[in-house]
Amino acid sequence: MGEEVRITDYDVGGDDDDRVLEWEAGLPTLDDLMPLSQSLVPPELASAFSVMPEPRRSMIDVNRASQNTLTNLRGQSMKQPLNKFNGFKSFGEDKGDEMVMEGEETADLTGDGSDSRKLRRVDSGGAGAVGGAGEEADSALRADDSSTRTSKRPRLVWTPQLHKRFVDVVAHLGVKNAVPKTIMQLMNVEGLTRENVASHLQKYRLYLKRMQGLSNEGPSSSDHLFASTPVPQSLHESSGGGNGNSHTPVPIPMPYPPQMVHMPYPPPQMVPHPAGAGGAAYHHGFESHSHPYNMMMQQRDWSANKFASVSPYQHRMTPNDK
DNA sequence: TCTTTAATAT
DNA sequence: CATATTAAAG
Repeated sequence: MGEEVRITDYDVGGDDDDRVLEWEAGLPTLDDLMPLSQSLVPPELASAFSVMPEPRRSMIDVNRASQNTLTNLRGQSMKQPLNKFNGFKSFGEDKGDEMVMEGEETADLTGDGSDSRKLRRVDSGGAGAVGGAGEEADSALRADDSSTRTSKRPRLVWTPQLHKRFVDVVAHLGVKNAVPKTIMQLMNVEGLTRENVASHLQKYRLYLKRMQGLSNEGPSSSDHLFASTPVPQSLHESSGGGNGNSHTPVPIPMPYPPQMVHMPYPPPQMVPHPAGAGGAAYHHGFESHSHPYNMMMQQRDWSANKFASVSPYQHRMTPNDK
């Protein structure tokens, strides 16, 4: 940890990319970002897991990756759906994806394949009909292969990143308007269902209640995820607006006015951690080597995101959105 | 085997 | 949509 990398020298959003500008509004400042050249896995930790630390990433690599990112970004931004938020579901395919994480985690170190980004979520209908760009047939996710249809989704894992997003949305919505459906929509995480959110919301509310009761006193011991989350003081009135809306129960704050309040949740994807990629992170089923270091890896926000390697499932169009 | 956490049922 | 219950993961 030492050197810093400036990636600001690219004239992003120079002219046409409105979305890029919107993203920036929601993105952390440069100071919050971990330098891309910095290794994600500390050597000590790596050795503890008997994994070889990441090869080496020079500034050149980082810069090149950044260029690629921007290039892909521009390439993608040809179409502008009405809904800017959902529009990002089409991030499935990048051509020359050669992002920061060059093929290295593919290296199966311990042989058991504990990590590496084979995380992914199964889709009830998309039986391997995805991008097709060399995807391994990963069928271990289904508890029961009975049928492609009527398959239950794998258990969702609420990674810190996911939870962060959840909390942010809830906070910005205000506890009043924070209902599962709205939350799900605003989070805009591919593959996340309303039930997922509802269940988590329930737990979250329980947590809040507990915290209220015992205003001081640290969190129990299981609230690791919830702890240290900037929960709204208690209630945030409908942030919908500052506009003249004096009531707005909660119908549909999603007319997505020209400009969002202050949280244009940009890209629907999580961090490069082996627990969540693209959309929601599901338990892989086997070898649950879930790293207890999830928390450590937790970068602030989705800052360390790459714009690539989103879930290949772009063909997810249901009236419910999702 | 017990606890935590997400899924499902009411 | 909220809560209670059941099931799974850790």
